[in-house]
Amino acid sequence: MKKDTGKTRYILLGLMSKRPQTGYSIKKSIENEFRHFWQESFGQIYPTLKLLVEQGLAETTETETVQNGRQTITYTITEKGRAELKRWLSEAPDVEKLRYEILLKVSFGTATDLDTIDQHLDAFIGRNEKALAEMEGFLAFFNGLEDQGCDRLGSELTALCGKYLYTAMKDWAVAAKKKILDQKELEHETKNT
Amino acid sequence: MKKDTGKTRYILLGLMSKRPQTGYSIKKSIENEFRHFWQESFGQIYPTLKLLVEQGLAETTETETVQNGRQTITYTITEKGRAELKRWLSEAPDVEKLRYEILLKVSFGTATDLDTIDQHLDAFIGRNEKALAEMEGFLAFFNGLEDQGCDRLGSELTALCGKYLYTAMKDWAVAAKKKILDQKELEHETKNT
DNA sequence: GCATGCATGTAAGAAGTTACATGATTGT
DNA sequence: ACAATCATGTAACTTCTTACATGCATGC
Repeated sequence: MKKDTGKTRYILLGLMSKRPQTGYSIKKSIENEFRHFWQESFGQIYPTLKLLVEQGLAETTETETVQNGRQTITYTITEKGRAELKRWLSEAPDVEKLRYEILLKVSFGTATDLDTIDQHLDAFIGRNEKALAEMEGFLAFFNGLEDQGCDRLGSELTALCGKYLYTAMKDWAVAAKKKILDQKELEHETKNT
Repeated sequence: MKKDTGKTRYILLGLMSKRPQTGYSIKKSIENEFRHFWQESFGQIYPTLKLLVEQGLAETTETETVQNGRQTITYTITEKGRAELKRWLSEAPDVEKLRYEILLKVSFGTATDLDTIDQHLDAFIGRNEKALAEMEGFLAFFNGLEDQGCDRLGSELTALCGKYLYTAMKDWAVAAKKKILDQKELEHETKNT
């Protein structure tokens, strides 16, 4: 890492803006809340935290406590860090670059391997149903909360996005399977006439 | 590029399986058909084509014609290449790793910058509507075709996926805007009482 | 005794983007 | 004249993942 024009810094700043964090707690937060829409590895997190301190966007809390056998380093966002976070928030987000490998397989496989594609679609439906159930779990949890705080809203909207997305992907795969079945029947007819 | 365990090779093989290609035509094909779900740069394409030849998965057609001022190099898939493509097709596709920057902004901005987030959502709706219109254009085009060939099916399913996806994202953003409006009213009430 | 979770970190390498260089042709 | 399209390619760089090293505590 050298110039760091990437986005890692902003998810770190964003999480730190809610409460002071350790590298480890940041990783866990991302896995819990953002897993479906964002991911970062330790190999990105720890060096970026150091960078943020160098740039005065975060500080290490002086009390580096030893909790369970291992030291923990707690990072706190600075005012400069909050300003940088706010600046980034006001910028238009990048257009997301999607990479759906299954669509490549569908595109290249429908001419030759209809059965294989059909199986991939089944697995895809399963995956998306599972993710959807998870999102609905989150939403039910948020609806159960009485607290109407702002912090709830962000997490709720994220889960809602997942609900819409995974529903759509599941529905697409079901529709795709139907089209593939039609195609198979067509091929069968052509053979028999 | 050294070990090449990535996916670039497969989209190249897939496109070559339909017809011989030049690096340039591959780039254009990806931009035309897969832009929304896959992307490759020249910096990936040209070195990977060389690699495919080295590995015997593709061949350069002997007739390297000079067409318009510049030489063109046409690559043709070999039998070994087709076998490798088929092997990859039968493997389960990777789980897609999405990165929706807008969701980070929503998550970190709902506590402090509701208006900004609302504007980002408007832009997001616009983008998704545009993409949706494009997908519907493709679908209308495919429906207009009388030819029921297999090759059509792949492209049609890709466009259909786009239709489902972009509809969902647009609908989510509309729903999100509503929730944000509720939140604003709530904050307003709290102030006035 | 062994796996898992907590916790930090680095090094190597893979994967991907961007900018540049070259240069003819065609359209505005 | 200038931009765009066709066409190939490389180098520098960024970004990201994976594997590894360390080591205590806890539960099975």
